[in-house]
Amino acid sequence: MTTDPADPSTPGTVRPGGRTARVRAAVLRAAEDALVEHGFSGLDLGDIAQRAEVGRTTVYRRWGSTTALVADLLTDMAEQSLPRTHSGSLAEDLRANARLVQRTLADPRQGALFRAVIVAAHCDADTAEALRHFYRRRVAEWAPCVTEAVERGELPPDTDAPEVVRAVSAPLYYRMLTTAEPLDEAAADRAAAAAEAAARAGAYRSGRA
Amino acid sequence: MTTDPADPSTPGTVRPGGRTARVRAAVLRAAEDALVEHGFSGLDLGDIAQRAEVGRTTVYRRWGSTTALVADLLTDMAEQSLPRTHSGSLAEDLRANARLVQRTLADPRQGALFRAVIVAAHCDADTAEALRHFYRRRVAEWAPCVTEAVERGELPPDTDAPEVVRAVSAPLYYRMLTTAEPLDEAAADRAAAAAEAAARAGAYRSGRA
DNA sequence: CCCCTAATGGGACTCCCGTTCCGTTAGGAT
DNA sequence: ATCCTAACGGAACGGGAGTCCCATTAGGGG
Repeated sequence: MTTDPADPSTPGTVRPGGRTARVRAAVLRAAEDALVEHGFSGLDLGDIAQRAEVGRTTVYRRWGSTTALVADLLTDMAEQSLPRTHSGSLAEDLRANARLVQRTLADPRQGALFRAVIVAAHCDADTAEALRHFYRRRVAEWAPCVTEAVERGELPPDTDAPEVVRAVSAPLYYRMLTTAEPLDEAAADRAAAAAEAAARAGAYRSGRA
Repeated sequence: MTTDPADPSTPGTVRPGGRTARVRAAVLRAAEDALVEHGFSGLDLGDIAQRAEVGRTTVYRRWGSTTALVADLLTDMAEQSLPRTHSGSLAEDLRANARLVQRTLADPRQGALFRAVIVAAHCDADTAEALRHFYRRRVAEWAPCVTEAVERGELPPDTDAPEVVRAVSAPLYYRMLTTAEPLDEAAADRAAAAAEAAARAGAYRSGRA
């Protein structure tokens, strides 16, 4: 126990400089590629080190486990936020959101990445929290289109905006899990329409029950 | 315990007699316990063999991989079907379904088992198909309460009954994945109410789009 | 009741993941 | 420009998961 490499208790001695940042970026990109190709269960830290042209020891020391690496990747992904649409119509905005989710999940690369990340989140508590943080960001980005609809009088005043946004994604994720049918635009449009109809009927009023 | 003497689900059972069936039942029960305790990623076939009081070699030979074992477990689970309610009211039936799903996912044992099984399905194509078969069974059990509502004139004639049933479960599974909030009865009731409202509005008409 | 063989079980072997040790490199502060 | 040390990288080590071999057990047909 001579030198503790990853000790957070010594704040002044952190060195987040050029090389460290470069290594992190290379490893995260390599991890993304590996997740897409082999899924989370087939993740091999040695393979990732080779792809990133970095020593195996470095990967094991800095992240320690596959779940911790994915958690870090999720933190990185959460910071890249996509701007939402502003069509001025609730139906249009929800449909745009649904199609964005559908296109993401149906895309070979993005879809595989999300499935792998979901698996990782199911395997570790910290990774699960990182995934929840990612979704909080995404939901917060789209929630305003619901609150604006409330202000226009299209929806009940006490509508739970984040819940409506989640209601758009939910059937798409569930469909991916339970059926082999492809996630097409029709499915996306139906998800958006169902969420809108339920919201108009007051199913998402935050008065709870 | 179900000692099925003529079980077609086990591959290569030329001799499906007493011992073989006994071993299968013991291993599946042990696998269930192990999945609940350690999750899919922590699954160890050697540990399962010990729990089942069976040789390691037997488990490796008959199932070969953790995903194949989970697929067999899912086949077994699909055969135990729970009867649905018959309240005569669409709202009541959907709410009963939502609460059944909610109670299952919120239960420490059942919930952990489902999460583990979902992970396994994400890791292997055959296991995914076994999981889809399981959900087809569950959905088919509850779909009649929607078709009966259609016949009573409560819903549009071309309503896609299985889609309505899936719409009840979807938000509960999505909530489990993306938030840390507990799955309570309020969430179940809201899921049922939203699905019903969307169905009444014609969002699940099979006319497609 | 007896025999044949499918199925099981123990133990040794192999391979690879993760760890540890220690020398080398490169930030960044002075 | 120089030094200090955090961070990196190669190499050897240990342990455990999965495989192989062969002796043993027990269905179930005759």
